[in-house]
Amino acid sequence: MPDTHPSEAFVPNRYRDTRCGALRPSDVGSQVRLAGWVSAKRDHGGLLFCDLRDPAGPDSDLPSHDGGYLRGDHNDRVVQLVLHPGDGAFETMARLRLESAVSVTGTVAQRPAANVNPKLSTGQVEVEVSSLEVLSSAEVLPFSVERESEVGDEARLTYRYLDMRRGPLVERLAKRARFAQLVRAHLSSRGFLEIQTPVLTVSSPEGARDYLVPSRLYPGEFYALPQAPQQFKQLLMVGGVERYFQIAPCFRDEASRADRSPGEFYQIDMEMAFATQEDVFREVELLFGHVVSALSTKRAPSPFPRLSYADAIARYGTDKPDLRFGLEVADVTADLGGRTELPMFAEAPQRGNAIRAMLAPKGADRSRSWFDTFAEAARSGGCTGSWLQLPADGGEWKGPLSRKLTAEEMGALVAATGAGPGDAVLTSVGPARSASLALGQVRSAIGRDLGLADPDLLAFCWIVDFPMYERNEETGQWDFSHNPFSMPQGGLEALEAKDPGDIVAYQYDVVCNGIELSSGAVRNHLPEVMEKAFAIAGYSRERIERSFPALWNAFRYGPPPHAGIAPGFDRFFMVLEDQPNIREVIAFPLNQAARDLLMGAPAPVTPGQLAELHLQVVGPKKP
RNA sequence: GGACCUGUGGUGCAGCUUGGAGUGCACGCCGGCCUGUCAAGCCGGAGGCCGCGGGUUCAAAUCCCGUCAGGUCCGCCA
Repeated sequence: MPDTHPSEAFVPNRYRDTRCGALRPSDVGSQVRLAGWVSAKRDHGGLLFCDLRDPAGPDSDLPSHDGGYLRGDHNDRVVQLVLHPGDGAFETMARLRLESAVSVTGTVAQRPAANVNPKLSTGQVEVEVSSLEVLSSAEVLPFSVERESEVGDEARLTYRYLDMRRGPLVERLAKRARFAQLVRAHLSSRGFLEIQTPVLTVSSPEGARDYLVPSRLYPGEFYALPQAPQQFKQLLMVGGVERYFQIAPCFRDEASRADRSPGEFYQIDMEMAFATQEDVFREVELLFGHVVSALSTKRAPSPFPRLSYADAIARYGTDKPDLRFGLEVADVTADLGGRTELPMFAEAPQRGNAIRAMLAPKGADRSRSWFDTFAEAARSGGCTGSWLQLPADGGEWKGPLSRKLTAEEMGALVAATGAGPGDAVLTSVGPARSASLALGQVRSAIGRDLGLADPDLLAFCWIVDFPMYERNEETGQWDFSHNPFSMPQGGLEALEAKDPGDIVAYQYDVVCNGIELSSGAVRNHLPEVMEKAFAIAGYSRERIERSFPALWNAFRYGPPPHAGIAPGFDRFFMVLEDQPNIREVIAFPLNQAARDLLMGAPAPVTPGQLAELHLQVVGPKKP
């Protein structure tokens, strides 16, 4: 923890001897030199007001925690300058464009009571300017920095520095800096060693597409940027590091989403030796609890509830349920299967199908097209969707099911879902997993539509017992469903005895408010178990050795059992800040097509550069 | 790899459904007036390849096809 408040680090220089936002009535009468941007001008002809704005910096009025707040709010950063005609300063300021950088000398004056501006921290005073120095003048801006008007993403990214001057973005970056400090301080205090791992490494055969870096010294050979420091952290465990962490850059050449930055992102990468799943859970809950209590006013119930992957799918129709609201998928296979005339339900058991049902609150008045959309989504998952509407006035039940089911059967549906007048019941029939997934999609949509989620809640949960393998639909082979280095539950015996589809791994996710924050596992540190695990996925021993030589070799020399996790740093912060898009928490993000609109990356290079790297471009665009 | 939404003076939008003169709003910009504003105000003005290309039509910002750009989603992300 710092000994001084960051505001005390301010050192007067030729540009300024105090911050604009720091002026208070106690400064009245003193001569000050200020520097900043011309934030607004109000020219009355015979009198000119100017709001001078500081860069975002520490605020002496706010308490310092772990490195201090940054003052990002516009109203805390400006002071009003007063200029009178006759001196050169007035004429110069009158001509100067907004966002020019200036340094002024003047006297702090008390504002008349009627002219106090309560919105500004400095609103009780103003500065009578005696001299003005233009440090740099601004051209007409591509968009307004001052106003809080909406600006399109494209313009914001192209002029990211101007977007930052608007304030909120820098405020978030300041909070992100504090987030990083909290993580570092906390994990260090828990015995985790912060270690950097290489950024230039080797391509890994598993996972996402790699970013490659051609080697100049070795024609035809490439480095790869790490998708995650997965193997390095495991090697650290073998090397005798008891606990490791790193706010690690990760690079994946995959399509982006609103919550997924293209190209690069950061993970709080953690790993612990001689540790179990429980040890990881405890450390993560401590870390998250610490960070949330410091940075958020929201409640984060702890310990985090745990759901098996199978239960999450069955009850919420997703492996990343939003637990800020209830609304669960009910299994009514036993209630309706084989007991009704309706073939879809009647034949379900013998076809191996499940019947799932879910309440649609206030669904009685939903449009036909809303239900059709659900039915279509169910159909695309190989299921049949149908519904029952219960009018609010207690009138006759409607919807396709009302014409096919007996009163008793409909009663079973209503009882299982807890539907009442004004609600609807949705049903989905098909393979158990698909039937639940179809309802899971609607569950999210309903939650959004009706605002069911408690806005003051960070509903963390653990999803545990992920399946080790999943069947590849195209090849019929077994693929690793997650991390191939995860320890299968039951070890070698399970691998030998069980059907691969029934094997679960010590593999877990942290989910918060419907967003996957993190994935981790107890690692498979036993070569013989690894060999068998990979064999099921079609890997020979030679291929493991070739693909992961460092790990394979290291595990011959007494690797400790170890486990870890890697919470997404940007994504976690995005959820903390309630931001709808991950770009909002990144200083210089790529756009959704992985282009840097500010710097112009990616870009062609010269033929000379290509030649030096032994590369030839054969694609449609040649430099 | 696929689907959808958007593209209109510098910025943000309306106009498009039902084709009829670049028609409108807010901000910005330029000029003028103005001594207490704080998103200052008032008056005046400039600024448009309606993303681009093609088609339909007497006539296209508007309808159709293609393309480019931005965004959202599916696939993908061990």
